[in-house]
Amino acid sequence: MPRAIFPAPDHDHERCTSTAIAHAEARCAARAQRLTPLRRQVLETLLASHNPLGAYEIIERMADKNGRPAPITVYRALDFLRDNGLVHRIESRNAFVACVHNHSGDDLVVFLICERCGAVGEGPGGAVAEALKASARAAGFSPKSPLIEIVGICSHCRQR
Amino acid sequence: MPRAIFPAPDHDHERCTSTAIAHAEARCAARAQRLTPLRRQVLETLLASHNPLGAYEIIERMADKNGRPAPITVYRALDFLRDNGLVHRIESRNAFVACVHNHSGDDLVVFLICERCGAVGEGPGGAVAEALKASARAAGFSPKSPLIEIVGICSHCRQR
DNA sequence: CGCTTCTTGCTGCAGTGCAACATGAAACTG
DNA sequence: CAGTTTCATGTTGCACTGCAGCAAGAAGCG
Repeated sequence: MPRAIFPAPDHDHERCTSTAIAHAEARCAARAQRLTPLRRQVLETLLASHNPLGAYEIIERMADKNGRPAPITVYRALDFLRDNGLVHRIESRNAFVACVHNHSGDDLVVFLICERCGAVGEGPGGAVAEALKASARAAGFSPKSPLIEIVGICSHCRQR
Repeated sequence: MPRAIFPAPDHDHERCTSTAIAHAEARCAARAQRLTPLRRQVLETLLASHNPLGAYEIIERMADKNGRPAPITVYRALDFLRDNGLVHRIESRNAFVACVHNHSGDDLVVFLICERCGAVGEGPGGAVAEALKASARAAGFSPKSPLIEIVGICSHCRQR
């Protein structure tokens, strides 16, 4: 069965997190990039939420007895994670979310943002991508990375 | 001939501006909304640029001997203009651009953003919109307003 | 070991966006 | 037309976002 776009509220989060971390390790290793403790911690924070978090929200959640990381530190980690396709930025919210798919670099991703619970699902955009790129080229435009965000109500919230 | 998606650098800007203002007046009148001098001034500032402007950039350009408007003032005018479909917000840039089309409320608009000159073209998204909404619904998601921004190189920049 | 490169920490700042409250202007109403 | 309501603008203040520029440490390499 395909992965549900919106994880059920009662899904096995333990497992879903460790899978994502393992994938991150693998990808970094493959690219000779270093998934340092700090970067891993940022990623784990995002994974623990499944919802997009603002940078300062991440800082908040990372705070512990050793104090809290400086904003720039978190932004740098986020840059790294984004460069390696492990984290997405939700532009319309100035927030970040851990990527739970395995898309390579420039794949088109459609974000479905639930305005009720704030959850973000990543839908595949294959078909749409082609239509989009075609119509962009028709306008004499050479497209690079399309960005699609859709606000609405997710299936779980709808059921209530 | 259909309106070019990217206005040519040498287009009749005088005329294109006055058309847009006239349209704004008509729309506000039709909706019993007030296009006050301040709101009109913000709209004119955006029209004068044809490129997206940040809020503080707008303030800068509106500054005159009477001083400059406070940020909140401009944001409120922008909210008004957006509510009435006269201005769009480019999420990926935290910037605003005057709308040069006549779409009604919830139409899907595709923004083509030139990374070289910063110009933003509004392409129609009809076909894409349907595909998008269909695939969102397939995920059990009830979509509202899709947002699409594509970065690339516009036709005028490409020719150089 | 010494060099280079990458990562992290620190200070500081510019831009973004709005809440809360006060004032002023316009429209409505009896 | 005075009184009320509604909307627009002004003012203060603040929280969040994002990064530049420099300094110090850690990791990899010949």
